[in-house]
Amino acid sequence: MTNDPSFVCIVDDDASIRQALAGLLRSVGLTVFAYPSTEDFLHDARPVGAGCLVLDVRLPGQSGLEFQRELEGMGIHLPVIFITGHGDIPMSVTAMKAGALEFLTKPFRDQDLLDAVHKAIELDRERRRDDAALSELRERFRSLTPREREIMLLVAAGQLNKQIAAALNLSEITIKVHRAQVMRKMQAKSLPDLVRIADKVSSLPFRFSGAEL
Amino acid sequence: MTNDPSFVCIVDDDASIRQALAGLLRSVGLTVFAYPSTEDFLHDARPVGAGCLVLDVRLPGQSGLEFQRELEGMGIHLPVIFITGHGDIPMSVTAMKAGALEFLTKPFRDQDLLDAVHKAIELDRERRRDDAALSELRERFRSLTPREREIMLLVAAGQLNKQIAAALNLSEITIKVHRAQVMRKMQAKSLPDLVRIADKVSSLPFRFSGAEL
DNA sequence: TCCAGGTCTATACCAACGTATAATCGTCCA
DNA sequence: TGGACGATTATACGTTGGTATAGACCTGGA
Repeated sequence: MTNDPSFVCIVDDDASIRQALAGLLRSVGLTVFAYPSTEDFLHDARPVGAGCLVLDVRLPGQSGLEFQRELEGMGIHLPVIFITGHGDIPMSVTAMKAGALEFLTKPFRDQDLLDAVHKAIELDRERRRDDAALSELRERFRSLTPREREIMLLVAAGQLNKQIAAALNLSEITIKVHRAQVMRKMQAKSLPDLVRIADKVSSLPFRFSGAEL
Repeated sequence: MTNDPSFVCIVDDDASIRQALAGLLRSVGLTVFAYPSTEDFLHDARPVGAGCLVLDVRLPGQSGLEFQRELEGMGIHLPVIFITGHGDIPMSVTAMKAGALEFLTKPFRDQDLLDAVHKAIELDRERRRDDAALSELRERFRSLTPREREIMLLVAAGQLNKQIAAALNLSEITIKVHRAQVMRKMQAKSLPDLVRIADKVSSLPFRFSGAEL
């Protein structure tokens, strides 16, 4: 079931902690990549599969909290688990609000980290699945011509062919032709199917895919 | 726009803190109810409108964290803002994971609490709006006969009338009659409309509404 | 026992949809 | 300039959906 590759990235400036964490995680069969800084993490090739990021809050230069926000801004949605030796409550609250999965204070029990890591990987796996499905749909939507996209959205909005024809000042048969092409290209097997696809591809992120191109 | 009533409930066993918080919140025009214990809060009549709960983490008897979970279990989804004088990081992380909106440590700036309260009330307002809309749809769905519900779901699944007829061992005209009744009762103006309604009313909570009755 | 409500069906007609075939027109590119 | 592609439209036919009208059957409650 879950035999696709998974990994854990560690970013901590303390080499002994990196080694300890990496050892612990490898001991349960996880693939681990450890970095002394966020730059090193970013410069490394992105690992394949589902994974998570174990991040020290306090890092030289950019803090772990800032880096968390930066990753989101870059569209990298890897689940983040914070660890810290000198944290405080506002820090943990900020991290959790920003979507961190866990915020552990040293010393923590090994099992707590392992639990968090496994949960994070499972979560990332699901997110990646959903992302892949959505990307596939967006790709199909992108393959539509502007006219086809326009008509698809009106169809999904519940407009009749004749209403669409009137709105766009076209004949009804033209709508039918485009509509058939939309069903084919989007691989929709029924109108309800198309409606659900339309609602997914035109959900807020990448709204421009409906307007541009 | 946002002129429907809103309120803040405070639960804190320290009377002086209750008074101070209530005074602060009332000074900005908010309606405040203050209670020394969770029991008092629960026994009070539920205020109308959108609101939030300002909760001390450390309470005699049941802790604020436990109470937060209890409220969720009771289906009361009031946004919770924790305040504490003696909190720690694991406590704040637990609270945030359980959906708390904010976790403030005393002493905090008045403005921080006010910001959190306003945000919480706005959030509750939206949630209540969504809940009300969904309840309305569920009410309509509940008004369907078992047969109508069954057919509605098959229609929304993309089945043709003739396919539904075959599956239920009925004639096609029977499906048409029920289907028309479904559109009328659900107040759906088009098939896409019905599809979206079906997806909402049969989303996981209250799944039984499709099977029972 | 009568009635209401739910269920099922039929006939008939019209509207809407889907598809096949084919043609025209314009743009952009090799 | 020839061709690919997008857009448009037409005719024609068949399928599917929507609605009106009307009747039959059953069950549970007044």
